[in-house]
Amino acid sequence: MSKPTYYITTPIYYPSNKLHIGHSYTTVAADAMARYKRLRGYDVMFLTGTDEHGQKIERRAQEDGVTPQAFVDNIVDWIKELWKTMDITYDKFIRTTDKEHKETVQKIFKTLYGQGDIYKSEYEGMYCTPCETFFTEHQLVDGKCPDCGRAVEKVKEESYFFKLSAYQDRLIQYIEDHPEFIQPQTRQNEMLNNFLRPGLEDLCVSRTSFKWGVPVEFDPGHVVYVWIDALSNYISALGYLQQEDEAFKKYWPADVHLVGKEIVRFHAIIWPALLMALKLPLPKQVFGHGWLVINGGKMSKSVGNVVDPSVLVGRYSSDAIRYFLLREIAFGQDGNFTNEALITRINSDLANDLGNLTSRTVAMIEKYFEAGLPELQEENEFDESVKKLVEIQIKKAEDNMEKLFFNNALEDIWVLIRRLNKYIDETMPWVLAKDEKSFPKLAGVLYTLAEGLRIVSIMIEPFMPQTPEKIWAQIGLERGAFTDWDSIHSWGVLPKAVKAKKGENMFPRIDKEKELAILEATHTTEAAPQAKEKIQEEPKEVQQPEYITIDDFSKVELKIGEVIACERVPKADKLLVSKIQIGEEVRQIVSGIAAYYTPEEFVGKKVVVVTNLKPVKLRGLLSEGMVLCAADEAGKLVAVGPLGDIVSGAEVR
RNA sequence: CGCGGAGUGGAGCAGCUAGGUAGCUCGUCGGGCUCAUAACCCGAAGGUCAUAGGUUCAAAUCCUGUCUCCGCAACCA
Repeated sequence: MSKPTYYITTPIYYPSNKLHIGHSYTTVAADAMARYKRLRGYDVMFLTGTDEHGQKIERRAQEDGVTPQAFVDNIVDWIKELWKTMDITYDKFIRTTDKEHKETVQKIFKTLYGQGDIYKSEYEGMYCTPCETFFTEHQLVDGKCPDCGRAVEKVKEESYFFKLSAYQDRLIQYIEDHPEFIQPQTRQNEMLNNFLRPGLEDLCVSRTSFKWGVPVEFDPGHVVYVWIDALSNYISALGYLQQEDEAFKKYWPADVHLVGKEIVRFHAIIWPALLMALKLPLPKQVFGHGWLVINGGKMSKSVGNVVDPSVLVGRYSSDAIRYFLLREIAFGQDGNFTNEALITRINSDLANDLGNLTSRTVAMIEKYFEAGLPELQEENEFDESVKKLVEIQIKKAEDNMEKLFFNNALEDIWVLIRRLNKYIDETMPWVLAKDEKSFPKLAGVLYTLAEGLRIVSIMIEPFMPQTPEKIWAQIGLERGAFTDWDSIHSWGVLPKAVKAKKGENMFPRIDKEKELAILEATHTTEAAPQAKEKIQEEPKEVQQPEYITIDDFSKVELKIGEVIACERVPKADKLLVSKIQIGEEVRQIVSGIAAYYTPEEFVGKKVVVVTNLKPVKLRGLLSEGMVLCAADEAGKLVAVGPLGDIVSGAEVR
C-alpha cells in the first residue's frame, strides 16, 4: 500500500528585499509540520518559493542597474542560503520565473479566457501621466492624483478581468459547509463579514503598466498580474497542465496552505474562486497565523524594527531559534518577539531543562556504570507514574500537532522533560550509588532516564532537527529503529545495556545582561538597511556612494516656521492640520503626527518646514510643505526646531 | 455606529465554544539536594479575571452598555 500524502505550502515570498524573522516563522512552522508528517510515515510535499514578478522588483532592479532577473537571482540565492542555515527541508522551491511555471500560468489564463471566466474589458481608471500610475475613483484625493496632487485623466485601458463576483455565493456556501477550511475561526469571520457578504468585484488580472511578468500569450501587450501568477504556484509547482504532472495527481489538493494573516484573503477567496473556475478541488485548509510583533507594534521596514533571522541563527543555533518561534507564540495569534524573551527561553527551557537533564543523565551513567548498564535492573515506585505520563503526553502532543498547535505540542513535551528532572530527585541515584546492593535499582533508574530521554529526543525532532542526534550520540544510539516515531509508543525499546558518553554542552547558558547589550549594539533589528549591501555583492554595477552634492541639497528649501493654529483632521487618526507662519506668509500644512502631539501643544512651536515641496491634498486638505520630524526606531516622531531664538521665515541652511 | 482581535497575580500567556474550587512559564522570597550547564526539586507570597449592569442556585466563562489598547481599511509629504 502506498503511503498517504501530505502537501503543505508556505506563501511564495517577494524578493524585493531580504526576508525577516516573520518569513522565517512561517517557513519554520511549515518545516516542523513537514518533518512531523514524514516521521509519521507520510509522503510529504513541502513547497516554498518566491514570487518574483511585478513593478516593484522591476523598479528596484532599475535602481540597482541590473536586470530584474539578476536582481531576483541574487536575493533568491540569499533566501536559499537562509533556509539551509535554518534546516528547512522543502521538497521544492518554486520561482515564478521558472519556465514551467510561466507556461502553466499562460495556459490557465487561456483556459479561463476560453471559457469566459476571464473577459476583456476596459479598465476605466484615472491615470496620472507623470506618476505613470492608475488609480480608482476611490483612491483619488479631491479628484486629483493622490501621489502628486496633479490632475489625472480619465483613461480607458484594455484589461482582463476575472469573474470573481460570479463565485461569491459558491464561496460563501463552501466556507459555511467547511468550517475547517479557514483557520483559525476568527479569520473566517473576517472573510465573511468584510469581503464575501458585502460583495465581490471582478478582479483585474492583467497589467500593461509594467513588463516584468508573464505575458498574456494571445495579447502580448498585457502581463498577467499577481493573482493568477503567484497563487497558481501551488499547482504549477506540481506540474499542473504540464507534461510531467504525476506530482499534481498525487498531491493535489493541498492539505494546508500556511499563510500570514495579512494574505488570508487572497488564499481564502481569490484562490478558491480560481480553482473553482478551473474545476479543481480546493485546498483542505488555509491556516492564517499571527504576526511577530515588536514591542506591541507591527514589524515593518519603514519603521526599521525588522529582525534579521540570519543574525540570530548565527549567534545562537538554528534549533534554538526554531524552538523559540514555535514555543513562544500561540500559532494563529500575534506574539511578541523580544531579545529578552528569546534568551529566557533558551536558558530556562533548553539549557536548564533539556540540556541539563541530558547532561546529568549521561554523567551518572558514565560515572556509575562505565561499561554500560548491567542486565540486572530493578524498577522503583516512581517508574509507573513516569511511564503513564509519557503515554499521556505523547497522545496530547500528537493531537496538538494535528491542529498545528505547535506551542502546545512543545509544552506537552516539556512537561515530560520536567517530570524526568523531578524523577532524579525522587530516586536520588547518588544515594543508591553508595551501596552495591542497590546497584540494580540504580541501573533501573538510569535506564528510565535514558529511555525517557530517547523518547523526548524523538518528539522534538520536527522542531529541532539537530539536537536529537546530539542526544543519541551521548546515550549510544544511532538513527534507526530506536529513533522512529513509532518506537516511542512502547516503553522499553532502548536496549538495556546503555552506554553513555558525555558530549559537548548542547545549550550553554547565556549571560542575559551581556547578551542583550551585544544584541542592542549589533542592530539585529535592522535587516532592511543591510539588505542593499548584500544584494550588491554580486551585480557588477557599482552603486555610487549615496552622497549628494551641495547643489542637490540646496534644492531643498528649508525655513523656520511658527505654528499659529492647529487642529485634528476629522476622521483621520494620524493627521494634524496646522497654520504655520513663515515670515510674511501663512501656510497650511498637514502632518502625520497626531499620535505624538496634541493640537494645543503643537501651537506656538517653532519648527523646520520644507517650503518648496509640491503641495498635496491629504484627506481633502491642501498641504503646502512638510514639517521635519525625527523618528526613532519605534516610529515615534519628534518635530525638529531651532535651538536658539530666531524669527520665523529664517532660512535653514 | 466601517471590520477584527485583546484587556486574567510584577512580566508573558492558558482557561471562555459545551457556566460550578483561577492554571502555566518567567521573576521574587524561603527550604531541600549535590548527579548536573550556580543547573535540579519542594514550598510560599502575589489576582475585586478592564469596568457597569443583566441572566442563573452558581459567571473569568453567557447577554447588554462603557472604557482602554492593537491591527485592517482611509490617512503618514
